[in-house]
Amino acid sequence: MAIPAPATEQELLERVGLLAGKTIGRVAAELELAAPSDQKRNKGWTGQLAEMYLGATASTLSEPDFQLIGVELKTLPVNSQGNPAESTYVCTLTLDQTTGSSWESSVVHKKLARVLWLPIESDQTIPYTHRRFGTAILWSPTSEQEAVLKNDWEEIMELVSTGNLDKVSSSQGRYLQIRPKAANAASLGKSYSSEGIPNQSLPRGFYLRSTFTRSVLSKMGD
Amino acid sequence: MAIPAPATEQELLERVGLLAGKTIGRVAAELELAAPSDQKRNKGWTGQLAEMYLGATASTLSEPDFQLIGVELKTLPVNSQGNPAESTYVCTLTLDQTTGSSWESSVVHKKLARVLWLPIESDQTIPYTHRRFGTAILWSPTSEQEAVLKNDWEEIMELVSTGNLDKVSSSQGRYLQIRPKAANAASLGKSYSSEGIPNQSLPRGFYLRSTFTRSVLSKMGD
DNA sequence: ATGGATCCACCTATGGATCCCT
DNA sequence: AGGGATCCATAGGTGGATCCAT
Repeated sequence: MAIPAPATEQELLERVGLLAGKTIGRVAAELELAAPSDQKRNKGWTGQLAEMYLGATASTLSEPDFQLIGVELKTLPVNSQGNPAESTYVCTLTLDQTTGSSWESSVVHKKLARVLWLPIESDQTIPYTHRRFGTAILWSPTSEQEAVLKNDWEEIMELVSTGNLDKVSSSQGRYLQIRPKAANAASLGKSYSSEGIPNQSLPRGFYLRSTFTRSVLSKMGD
Repeated sequence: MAIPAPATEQELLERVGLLAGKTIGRVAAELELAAPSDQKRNKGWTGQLAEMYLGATASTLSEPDFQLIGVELKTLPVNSQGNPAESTYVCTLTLDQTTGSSWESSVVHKKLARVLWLPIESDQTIPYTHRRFGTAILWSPTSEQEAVLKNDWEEIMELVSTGNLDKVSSSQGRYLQIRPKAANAASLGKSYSSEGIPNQSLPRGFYLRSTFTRSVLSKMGD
């Protein structure tokens, strides 16, 4: 089951077109994989299934999923109205080496520069393996979107780089927010106090609000 | 099988005294563990068995095995003449944050400040589970030993901190040497070039030469 | 006997995200 | 429906050291 990495965006789009309308169970069968019956203990399974089907190469790296062509894959769970049901995880909030960083050099910027959004039904009334993939969208932020993302990122990182992690709220940011990203609320990762003293705190990640991803999807209807 | 951590050196010595003369198989049976038949695929098993028997608490940490009393446990494989058969691993050679470090603040210094040396037969003609523990020695370096260790450490770290890791030879050092510490020769860890550029190289560790540990053991006969 | 090469267990960090309470 | 909490798989690092060719 060695699916080659797509060499061009066109190849990727052709491949992802084969997913549209297929159920998770069907795709799993094509790859000779056993799908779990639900997501409670397998939250990342859909994303990894899609990665395999599309020939993603960087599953373990801090790099775009499709390294050759610089494209990041994001599955987007949508409700019965076709709207995003959840926020979208982007990457981990790094708490060391934050000084001197800029939006342009940030991981968030790199990951969001070119994204293949792949809708997947997530209505709880549909059994997991019966849920269908939708039509994917290859996207880059408009200049307006990028301006807001940059502003959100800078407001968050201003607090983080001065050691005021505790002051960063999940309510902050129009498109981008910070939320916990950990095994549980007791998890601890490396961080620094406002005095620069190393300490530990709950690991967090950058997430895109569902109101934002909704606007990305609906743009197709314009 | 929860063996309490020793609260004093005296408690530790009493407990380790119970090991003297016992075979690995016997000790494993006391702990209700199944001993492997050899060490080829279980190189660290003896050390971990001893840790469990003695109530060590820091198996996963960069700290002395017996945190309460600041004692490090080292099993010492000895040949049929009672002499150390192998060099002794001390700790990993850290390749970042090397500037500004001193012998006094080093991990090597801390780990060797107080060591419980536990001899174990390693003659290949004795089946693994039949090998016996010997009489342990609770040791601290003499001022002469510490002076040589410090000198060895400083010569090594002078090269490392200037990015000349490649110039560090295993032949260097009277008591302390640098040798590979990795899954295999292809392993890569973080390091820095002499210009301070991050790169990767084979992970290495500090080891005590067997000529040195031999002198530690024979001191008991003086 | 030396020094380059290697082996396992266990723990943690990261990438994939959704769960679920209020 | 927002945000705090959580879940799995897998890779990689660390601590325990010995193997083995020359």
